Formats: sequence, structure tokens, C-alpha cells
Amino acid sequence: MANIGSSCMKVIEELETGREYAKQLRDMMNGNDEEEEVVKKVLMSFTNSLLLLNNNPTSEIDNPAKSEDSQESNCKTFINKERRGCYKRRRNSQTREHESETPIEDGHQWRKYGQKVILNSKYPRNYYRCTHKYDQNCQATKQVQRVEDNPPLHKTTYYGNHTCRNLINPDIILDDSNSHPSVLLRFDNSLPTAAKLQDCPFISLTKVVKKECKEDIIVPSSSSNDYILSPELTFDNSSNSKIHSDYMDEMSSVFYDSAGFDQLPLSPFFNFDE
DNA sequence: GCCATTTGACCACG
DNA sequence: CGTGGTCAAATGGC
Repeated sequence: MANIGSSCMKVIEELETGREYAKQLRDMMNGNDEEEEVVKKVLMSFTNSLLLLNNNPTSEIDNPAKSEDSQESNCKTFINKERRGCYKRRRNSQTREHESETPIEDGHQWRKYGQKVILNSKYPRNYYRCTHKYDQNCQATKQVQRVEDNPPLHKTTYYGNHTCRNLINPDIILDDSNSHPSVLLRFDNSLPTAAKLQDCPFISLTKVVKKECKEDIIVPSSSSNDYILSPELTFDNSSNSKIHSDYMDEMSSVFYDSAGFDQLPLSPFFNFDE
């Protein structure tokens, strides 16, 4: 686990950068009251976030019990090591389901993070997140559950869209012409599972992303249209500092909860009022 | 030692 | 309060 204190400092740095950008935008505004109002709100959100973080000194970070009551619930995961399972539960939008006799390979790398016995289900449900959750803030998750015995039938439910760019096999991850260009799923192919990638000709890609790419962050090309996070959000141009994943999780959850996906590439800002 | 998986704990939601 | 989704320490394979 990353050092919470230093991560916190990075978050603060990012927020300060965001606030500066918001100020610049405000200064560039000329006359449109509606736009100015939105920018003011954005500015206020950055300021409030900084205030909240600055009111939680590192001593409290190291001693979660002290600050428990003062934390917003969605900050607990970030601030508080000891309290697991605290998160913003996703909504049911942007799901896709697929059933097949074997668990399908969709060309992305997944990491299992949980397994749960489901009521009235014979088999446990397996939870996977994208391997690039932390290095590229890819929010895609999937759930795989065996639903039938004979013939074996596995139901895979996808949540969110991949924003990562490290495909195991780009040939099978093409496009979804009905929706956003970052939706990169197609179900009519199969590949070996991630665990069997030693045999896969695309193994070189998996080596690039070892350690879940904690070190090998790949900056998305600004000319490409198949990522949905604005680069302003993700990287500090001046310091070239790396993002902190937990903060980006929250940012992204705001995206997923409050915005339509077709708006995502356009807006580097969020509405924290929701 | 590194990394992915396992599994119990935790907490949001209905 | 029960269920399900996620976290993170423990564990095991390489």
C-alpha cells in the first residue's frame, strides 16, 4: 500500500493545480453569467476539498480513530487504513452482460479482488477489476458467476468502461459503434485466460504492465479519442507528478455517478454539489 | 521477494 | 438488518 501521507500531499497538489486552472478559466470568462456561475462552483469545490484535506493533519491519518467522525464517508477509504470496505457503491448504469459456456476472455487484463457467495445461487460470484485500475485509473470491473451446471454456463457482467490502453490483444477489442469511442468490448472472440498468457503472443504487453504499472505509467496520447479521462485531470504538466489512484477513484466515481458517458471526454471538471 | 489470489472484514444500500 | 460490493491482510506459487 502506498504511503498515505505522501499520497495525501499529492492529492493536495492536484487540487491546488485544479483550483489554479479554475481560476484561469474564471479570468477568461467574459460576460456569460451562467458559465461564470459554474466556474465559481468548481472553484469553490476545489477550495472546499483543500480545506477538508488540510483539516485532517497527518497525525489523524496515522490514527484513524481520532478523525473518524469528521470524515466524509467517501474520504474514509483514502484517509483511513483500518476501515475496509468503505466505498461509493456503483449504480447499475453502464452494465453489459454476456453468457457463455466458459468464462470469456475479452482482451483486457483483469485482477480478481473478491469472491462472494450469493443468496440462492449455487456458485459464488467472482469480482474482477481492471489490472490498470491504479496506473491508468481504469474503472472497469466485471463479475463472473457460474449460473448453470449442465451445460456449464457462466454469466459475465461488465461495469463501467475501460479507459486503459494496454490491451492484451487489440485485434479482438475493437469498437462499439453505438456508443462512446472508449467502449471497447466485443464478445464474439475468445482468448486464453490471463493466467495462461505465457502462451499468448501478446505477452510483451503484459510485461510492460507488471506490478500493475505502478512504475510504468503510460500517458495517453492527446490525439487519440479512445480514452475518456481528460489529461488535465490526470497529470500535472508542470511537475509531471503521477496521479494517486484512490483520489482518481473518487473522481471517476463522480463521473460514473453523475455524468453521461458521452460527456466524459469533454469535461475536466466535476460538480461536487451532486 | 514479487505478485496474484483468497478470504474475512467492513460498509452502503434497499 | 440482510445482502452484496469492495478492501486489504494473509497466503501460496513462481
